[in-house]
Amino acid sequence: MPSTIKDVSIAAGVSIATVSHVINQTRYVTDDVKAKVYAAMEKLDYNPNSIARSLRSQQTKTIGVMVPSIRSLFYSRVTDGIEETMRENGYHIILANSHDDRDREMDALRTFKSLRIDGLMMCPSVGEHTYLKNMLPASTPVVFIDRYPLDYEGDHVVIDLSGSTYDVINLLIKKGHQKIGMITGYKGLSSTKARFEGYQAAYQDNGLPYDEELIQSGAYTSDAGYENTKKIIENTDATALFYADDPMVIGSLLYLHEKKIRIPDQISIVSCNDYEWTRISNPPLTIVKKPSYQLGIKAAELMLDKIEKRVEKDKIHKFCLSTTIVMRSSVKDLI
Amino acid sequence: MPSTIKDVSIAAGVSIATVSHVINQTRYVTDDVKAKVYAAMEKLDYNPNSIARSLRSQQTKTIGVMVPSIRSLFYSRVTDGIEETMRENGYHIILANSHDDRDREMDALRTFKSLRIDGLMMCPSVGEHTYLKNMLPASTPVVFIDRYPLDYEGDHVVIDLSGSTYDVINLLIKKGHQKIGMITGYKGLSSTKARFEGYQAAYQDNGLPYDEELIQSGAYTSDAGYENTKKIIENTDATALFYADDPMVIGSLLYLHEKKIRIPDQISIVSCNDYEWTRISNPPLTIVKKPSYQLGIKAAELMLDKIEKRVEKDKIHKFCLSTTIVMRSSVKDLI
DNA sequence: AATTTTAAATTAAACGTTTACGTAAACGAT
DNA sequence: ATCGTTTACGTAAACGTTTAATTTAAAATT
Repeated sequence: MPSTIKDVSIAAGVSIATVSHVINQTRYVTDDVKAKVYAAMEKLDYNPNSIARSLRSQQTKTIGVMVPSIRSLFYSRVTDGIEETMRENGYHIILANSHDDRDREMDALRTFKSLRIDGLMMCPSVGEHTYLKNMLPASTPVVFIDRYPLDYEGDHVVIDLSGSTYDVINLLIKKGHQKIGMITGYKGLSSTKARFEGYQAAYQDNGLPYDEELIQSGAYTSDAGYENTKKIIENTDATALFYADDPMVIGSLLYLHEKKIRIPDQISIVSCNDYEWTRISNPPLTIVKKPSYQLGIKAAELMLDKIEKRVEKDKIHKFCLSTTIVMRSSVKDLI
Repeated sequence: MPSTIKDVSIAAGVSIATVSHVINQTRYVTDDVKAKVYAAMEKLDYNPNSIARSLRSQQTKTIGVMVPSIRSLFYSRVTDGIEETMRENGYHIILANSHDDRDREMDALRTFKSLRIDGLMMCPSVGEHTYLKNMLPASTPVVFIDRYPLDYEGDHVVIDLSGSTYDVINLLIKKGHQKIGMITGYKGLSSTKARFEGYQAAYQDNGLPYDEELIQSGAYTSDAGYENTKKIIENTDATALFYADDPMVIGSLLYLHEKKIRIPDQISIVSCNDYEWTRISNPPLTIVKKPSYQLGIKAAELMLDKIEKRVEKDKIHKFCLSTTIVMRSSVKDLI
């Protein structure tokens, strides 16, 4: 059995309160008493019981982190950034995967509630999220990451997908592409919506019409990438493709390779994220680099600010991180 | 403020004990009392405080999971398997990254200890791990994942790296390769050791000598992959390369592309894991598929068995999951 | 010398559960 | 009628902390 604060107090010949104050530096204690306490702690290999501490102090130093899937390259980096920042600040994280499923999501939320998390960082799935209002105590800060609910105003830090999509589409148009396919994620997500907006704005600003069939939404899987590429290729005369996430690219490339469609000769490709493999794929991919790790850090910092009340309570805090385009050989200049 | 069991007991007009027993189904309660309790719980939106529960029951339903880095494709899948299995069984996981650094590792362990985790699942870094004996209560089960400490007998579930390396090297030898480079991870890891053994056994069984310089150890990064490939190419006349992990492959391919060394014409390549991108890389890679997700599940199951004492206490439980080779176009037949 | 102020440590009451123990009522058997 | 037994529930003591309220001792003031 691990030793308790009581054991330490007896060994040091002082009261429990004094030991607690020494540990937490929460009131003045003379140096020799301090020394005795430290010696006793050392001797007994004392390690504070954070469960008891949490029960009493009503804070758990725990942050609930919910992402669609931890095995995603993007979200694992976001999580890495969160974990790192939280750890440095004395918090730890409880991980849950929603798998973009509302039931799973609510399930995890119930667990989080039961665990009395000090803060929730979540990437919401499709659908209503007003239930969050009643789910957690009003005092529990919430930060949405990468996506935010469309029916619920809340603090969030996301990637500037509207802007980056605009930039990519605009770039492709300037290079002479007129029919640009986009394979994006689920409809009903803030991220997908932003991509639509960027896409449309770019077409509009260039005075070009676009075909509805050029945009395909669906799961973040290589299968969906394969199928959606097939649809676009079969139904349109797209000369370029832009993707929301990397599994889609992989499926898409599998289709294109299968059909012996040459990149970038017959079709140009732009992907998302800067995962290393895009440098050695066939061909190396032009990408828009999303600051995933930085998103995690920024969101964690916002969360810490909210917990420590360093931030206005009645304001909605929104952060939108910008991307950079990395040119490689998967895009052809048509002019 | 969330409502407590006391609120429920008052609302239902019964004692706290009865409410607790209803919740936990730990003793017979008449149906109408049960109904009153459920009604009160519903009305008050009662959600048990797991902190209080943990303090009293001395179990936290929490598993500490430590991996080198959650952003690794391999470990994120392992973690996914663990999370899934644990969640299904009412446990949740606390995540920590060791970054293959002993200080970070011990730091995380201290946090875990403080959190009174019910079990530890860790992938140990290089170096002594006897300190684990004193770190956690003797009753806390430990399962090592993917690697195990070389100085400490403990339950573990790992991948059969010795066997898979043997198979790959043997296969390459049968295809006429005599000088096979291997780029592996840190020396002093059980995994690296296993790979050495498999490599040597394959050479020995085929009656071939091998060059020390063919095997390069180092970090699991693309930089290390680049550098180690350079070393092997410059110092040996290797006709094939085998890698421990995918970041290394990427660095290696960058080097080979840079030097315009054609794959598989001039050099054959075999990588690890079945990450989707290996299907669309240039060229598509022959790989040995490691069951990462399954490793997570198996390890979690072992942990649950240990927690529930469904497993012999004084026996060391070792599981070694086997791999499969997926042939693609990065290997050339020299015969 | 008596009183007030200050400093340093102690006491004890929470925090929200679980659970060993206790009890009251109902029932059968003698 | 009395006495165990059983059934169904209640009481209260933990679990290991934090912290408000209090005490004690020493120092400063009158």
